[in-house]
Amino acid sequence: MPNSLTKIKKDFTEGLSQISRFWGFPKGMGAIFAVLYLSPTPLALDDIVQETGLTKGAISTEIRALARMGLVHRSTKLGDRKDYYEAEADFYAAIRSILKERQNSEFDRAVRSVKDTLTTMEADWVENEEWNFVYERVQALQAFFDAIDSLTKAVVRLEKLGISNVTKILGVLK
Amino acid sequence: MPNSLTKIKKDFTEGLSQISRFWGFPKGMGAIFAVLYLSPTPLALDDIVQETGLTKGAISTEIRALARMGLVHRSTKLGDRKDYYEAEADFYAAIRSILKERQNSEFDRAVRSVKDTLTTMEADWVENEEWNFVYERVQALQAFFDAIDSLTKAVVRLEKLGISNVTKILGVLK
DNA sequence: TACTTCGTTTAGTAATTACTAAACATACAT
DNA sequence: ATGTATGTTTAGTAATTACTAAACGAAGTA
Repeated sequence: MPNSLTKIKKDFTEGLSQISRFWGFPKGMGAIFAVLYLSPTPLALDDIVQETGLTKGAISTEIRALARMGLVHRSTKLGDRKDYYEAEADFYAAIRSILKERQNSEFDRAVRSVKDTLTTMEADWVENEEWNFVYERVQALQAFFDAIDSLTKAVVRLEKLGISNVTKILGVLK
Repeated sequence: MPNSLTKIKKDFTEGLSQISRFWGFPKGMGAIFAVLYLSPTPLALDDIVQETGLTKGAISTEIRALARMGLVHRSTKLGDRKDYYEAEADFYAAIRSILKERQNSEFDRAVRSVKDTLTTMEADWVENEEWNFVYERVQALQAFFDAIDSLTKAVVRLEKLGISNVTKILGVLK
């Protein structure tokens, strides 16, 4: 007896849910994405309710987050008031999109606060051993963040971060 | 009046706490790391209790997680039963260490489940349009994960992932 | 041996986060 | 206008996670 498609979809969806949770997103988000990703046609909100067992409300808010990250796209059909959603199937595009999104996030705010610490210290400089030590450490962290930042910006700027670029990077690292 | 070091440390610690939370770790974890990172000398558990306001218990468990990730190192002094901790100051080393750790994690288990889906489908093959579609999509995701996996493995293998390597990568991406 | 000094574990609580159910808003159709 | 089919917001609940307090254990010391 062959495994039914529904079973396969369910397993896959569960897997993506766990991955989602692992990265700190709600597991429902992974599930929603999975359902869309495996659907040949765009789905309406109520279809997703059906497939995931979540409520409209939950899906409404979480799918907006997904859209903001560029992981799903919303579309409409003429003469049909429903919104339809489909998954972004190009994961490299998705990565770039997520990174772009992150640039205006809480994370960035926190990173900026490190920079602020630094300038504060420079303004009211005190010459002693501990001060120096702390300053150097904060500075090192700042430099690290800057490097990461350049990297993400470079990735975002690429029109196409595909497998070929990954291969290129692998070449450099070797 | 110059900003006191204690104030600066507190701000910095708060910043790292937020960053920690952003990445899905407890904020206490960021705080612990921050305190260690700004300390010129290794600190004992009770010192960290002092500086963070957390309890021994919390710190005990969270610092073990940090150690597992290679973000802090535990050491002892002869004739002193206390454990001392210090922060890993080389963030590139820390990244490699974290990636290494992740390879045996929940994440990997979930990723493997995608692979399993694939082999299940191959075993009980059904020839129809939807089946084909689903198979292709799952396969694409798998390929993506493989690429990511190669990348992280390459990074882990480097003895030294320093700023120079980051620069090299930036060059390739340009 | 009993007494200290440390780290760990555990059981319970506080805080946070994900989700539901239902009210609400909007826009179209009659 | 009134009704109907949609998506959104909101107020409350369930589930999860981070943490505390206190018991415990281990290992040294008197």
